[in-house]
Amino acid sequence: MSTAHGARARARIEVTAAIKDEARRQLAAQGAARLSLRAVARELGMVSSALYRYFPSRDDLLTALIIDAYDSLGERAEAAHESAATDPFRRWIAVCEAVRGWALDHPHEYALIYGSPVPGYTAPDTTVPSAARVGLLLLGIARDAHHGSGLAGPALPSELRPEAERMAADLAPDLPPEVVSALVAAWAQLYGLVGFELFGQFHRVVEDRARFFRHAVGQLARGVGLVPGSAEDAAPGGGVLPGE
Amino acid sequence: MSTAHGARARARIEVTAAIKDEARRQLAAQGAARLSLRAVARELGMVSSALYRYFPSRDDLLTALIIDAYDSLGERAEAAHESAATDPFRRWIAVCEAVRGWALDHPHEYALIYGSPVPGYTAPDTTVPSAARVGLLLLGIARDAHHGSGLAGPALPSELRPEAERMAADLAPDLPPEVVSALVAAWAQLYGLVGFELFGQFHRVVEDRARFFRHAVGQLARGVGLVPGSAEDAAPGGGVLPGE
DNA sequence: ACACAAACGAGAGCACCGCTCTTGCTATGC
DNA sequence: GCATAGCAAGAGCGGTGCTCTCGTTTGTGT
Repeated sequence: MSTAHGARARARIEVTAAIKDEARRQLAAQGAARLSLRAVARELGMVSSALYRYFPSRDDLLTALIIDAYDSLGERAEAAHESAATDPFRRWIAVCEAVRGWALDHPHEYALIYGSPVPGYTAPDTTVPSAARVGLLLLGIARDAHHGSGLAGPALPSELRPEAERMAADLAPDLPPEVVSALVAAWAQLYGLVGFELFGQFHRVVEDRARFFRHAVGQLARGVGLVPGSAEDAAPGGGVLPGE
Repeated sequence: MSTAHGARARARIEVTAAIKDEARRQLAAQGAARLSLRAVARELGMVSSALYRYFPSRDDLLTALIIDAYDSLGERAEAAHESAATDPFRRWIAVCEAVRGWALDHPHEYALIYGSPVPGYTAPDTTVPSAARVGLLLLGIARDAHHGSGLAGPALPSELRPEAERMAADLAPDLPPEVVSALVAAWAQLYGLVGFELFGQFHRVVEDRARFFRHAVGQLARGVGLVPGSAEDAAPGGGVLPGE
C-alpha cells in the first residue's frame, strides 16, 4: 500500500520531502518567522501556488517541521541514553547533555518547539507523541533507578500530595508521587537552563557553560533522588540488574 | 531640560507614548509577530510612514516594548518582594510567584522577552539593566539570608570551582561561589517552570499548577541554601539583623 | 520680526508575504 | 479510450516593512 500507486505517489513523496528539506534549511538559516513559502518554492524552481498541493498552509508546513524537530531531538537523546553507562545518574547527565547539544546545533528548531509558540498557532495533538520522547526517557531512567536501588524524592507538602498522586497515576504508577513531581519539575527546569543559554540570557553571566550545565543537571538529578555511582554501577560490566 | 522645549517636544512624547500603548495593545492581543506598524498607525489615525519619525524600524519599536516589559515584570517582582515577610525563604517564594503571575497576565510580553527572541534580532545592551532586575532581586534575597544566618550551597565539584568563583566575583563577591552558582541555575530554572506552564508543555501533565509551582520554587530555594522559617523570621517583628 | 532649518504628516511606490482562483496539461483507474 | 483526479502555472487580492518626495508647521538664532 505504500509504494503501490506507482510513479505519481512516489513523486509526491519526493516533492514533499524536498519541500521540507528546503524549509528546514531556511528555518535553520533564518528562523521560523522568516520561513517563506514563496522562497521555498522559488528555491525549488516551482511557483508558490504549487506548494499548496502539498501543504495546505504555512502553519501545516511548520507543524511538519515541529514534529521532525521533536523526533530529531528525541532520537539524539535516545541515542545518548543507550550509549551511556547503565548507571542511572550518568544516563541522566548524558540525556540532558544530548538535549543541550541538540539545541546548540539547531537553535532555530529548538526555538520553534520550546520557545514561544508561533503566534496565533497552537500545535495539534499530532505533535504529542514526538514531543513526549525526552520526558519519557527521563521517566524511564528514574524508573530503572527506582526498581534498582530505590528512589526517594524530597518530602511532599500535604497541599501538593493530591496533585502529585494524580500525576503519578497518569505518568508512572510504579513510582512514588514525590519522585514523579520532582521529575516533572526537573524536566521543565532542564529546558530553562538550555533556553537561557541558547537565548543569550547567560551572556556575560555564565562563561564555562558546558561545565555549569553539567553540574546543574547533576543537581537536578539529585532532586529526583538520583545519586552518582548508585548500586547498578558498582557492579562492573553488568547490564543485568542485581535486585528486583 | 526635560519639558523645557515646549509644545513640540511634549507632543512628541505624547505621540511616542500613544504609539507604544497601541503597539502594546496589539502585542497583548495577538503576539509579537503579528504586531504591524501599519495597523498601529491605522488605529492612531496616521499614515504608516509618519510612524517612522518616532521609531526608525519595527525592531526599534519592539525593543522599546521589550524594555517596558522587563520593567513591568521587575516592578511587580520588587513590589512582591517588599510586601512580603522578611523571611528570605518567603520572599523568594513571593518573588517567584510574582514572576509567574506577571507571565500569566502578560503571556505575549513574556514570550517576547523570555521566549525565542524575534528572529534575526538581538536585543541591544539598552535592555540589560531592566532585564537584570529580577535576577538582582533573587541575589539580594540570598545576600540577606547569608548575612543573617549564613548560607551554604551544595558542594562544588572541583571542575566548576574556577567558573563559580568567577561568577561570584562578578555578581556577588560577598557570597560563597557555590551559592552564586546555585543561584544562577535556580534563576534559569525558574523561567523553565514558568515557560513550560505558559507555553502549554504542562498540558495534561500538571493540573494544579499554582501549587506545583509553589513547591517547585520552594525546592529551588533549598537548592541555594534557603530554608523555610530561618533565623530572622524566628525573631518576631525584627527588621534588624541580629548577627554581623 | 523675520528667515532658515529642523521636524512633521501625507502620499505614492517598491519588494515582499500568505493565500485563492482559474486555466490548461497529464497521468491514473475504470 | 476516456472521464477524473492530481498537478504546475499564472494572475490577482490584501496585507506587510520600509523609502522617498513633497508641502506644511514649528521652533530658533540673528
